[in-house]
Amino acid sequence: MNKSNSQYSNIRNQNKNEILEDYVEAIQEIAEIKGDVKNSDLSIHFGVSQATVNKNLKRLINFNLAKSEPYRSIFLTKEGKKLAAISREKHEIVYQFLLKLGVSKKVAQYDSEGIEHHVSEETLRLMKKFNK
Amino acid sequence: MNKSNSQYSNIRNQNKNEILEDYVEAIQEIAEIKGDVKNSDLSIHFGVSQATVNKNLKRLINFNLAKSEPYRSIFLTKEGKKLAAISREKHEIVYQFLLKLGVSKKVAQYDSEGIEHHVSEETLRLMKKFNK
DNA sequence: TGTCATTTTTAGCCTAGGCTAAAAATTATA
DNA sequence: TATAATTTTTAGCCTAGGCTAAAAATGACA
Ligand SMILES: [Mn+2]
Ligand SMILES: [Mn+2]
Ligand SMILES: [Mn+2]
Ligand SMILES: [Mn+2]
Repeated sequence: MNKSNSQYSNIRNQNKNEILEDYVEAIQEIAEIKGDVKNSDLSIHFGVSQATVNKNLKRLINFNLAKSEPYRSIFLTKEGKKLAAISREKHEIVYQFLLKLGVSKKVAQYDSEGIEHHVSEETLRLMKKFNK
Repeated sequence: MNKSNSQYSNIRNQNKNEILEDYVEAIQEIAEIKGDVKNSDLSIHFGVSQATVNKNLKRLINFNLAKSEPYRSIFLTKEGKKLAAISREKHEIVYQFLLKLGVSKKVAQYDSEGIEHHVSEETLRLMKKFNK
């Protein structure tokens, strides 16, 4: 995949994983709340067109994170569920950390949505520790 | 739609600003160290091809952040210098914050490179306070 | 000064993530 | 059960950020 040893290339790569993580997290959440997940749910959730959701979904399916028969509901694969759990956990740790730091709920929600994709295991562990 | 109020669209937008911030920061740094800045310096710095640097530079010029006559050195505009200063300051606060948290130097360097683009003013202020 | 090496630019290709408009399929309802 | 409304998919477009290969300009130096 990424053969460059520059840290910058890795950051740009994180930006590509970002959308995958956000999607599996959203699919899991919506599945829990509404039972099933449709294209239109994701379109509303992310504030993008249904055509865009459809295209991104194809990427998720390609990465074996989700599956969906044409015109039917969307499901996570085992792999997708695993990534969803990891992403949610990570998101939650960062969110709680920001609150602990003193950041307002609204801003913590906003910032954690971006920061979550850029914290390494080491940083995450220290945030978790700080939260206790 | 296009003027979506979804936080996700804003995060994707932050990813687009990211490259602008990293470029002006790098141009400023290299200018201070070596006196002038060439395409090849940035190519090495970011680990991308010179063609890619050239293209990104066009975007910077378009945004009135940098200027450069063909085949000559690269300079920041007043606006570019301003963004460079802000970016560097932000980067430094996040970096020092991670160190203070207990993150190793290497990982702090790496994580701050990504996180810097996703911290709001409020969070930044609290990190700064934590650093003291 | 003329030639060669290096650097920069251009051209053309790719993937990802957006959009709109229209076609196709599904779902609701008269 | 037809028909209408809704949803999903497809097609085609755009920008951004990558790449390689080749052309053009600059710089070194014999
Ligand atoms: Mn998340
Ligand atoms: Mn996110
Ligand atoms: Mn930076
Ligand atoms: Mn950065």
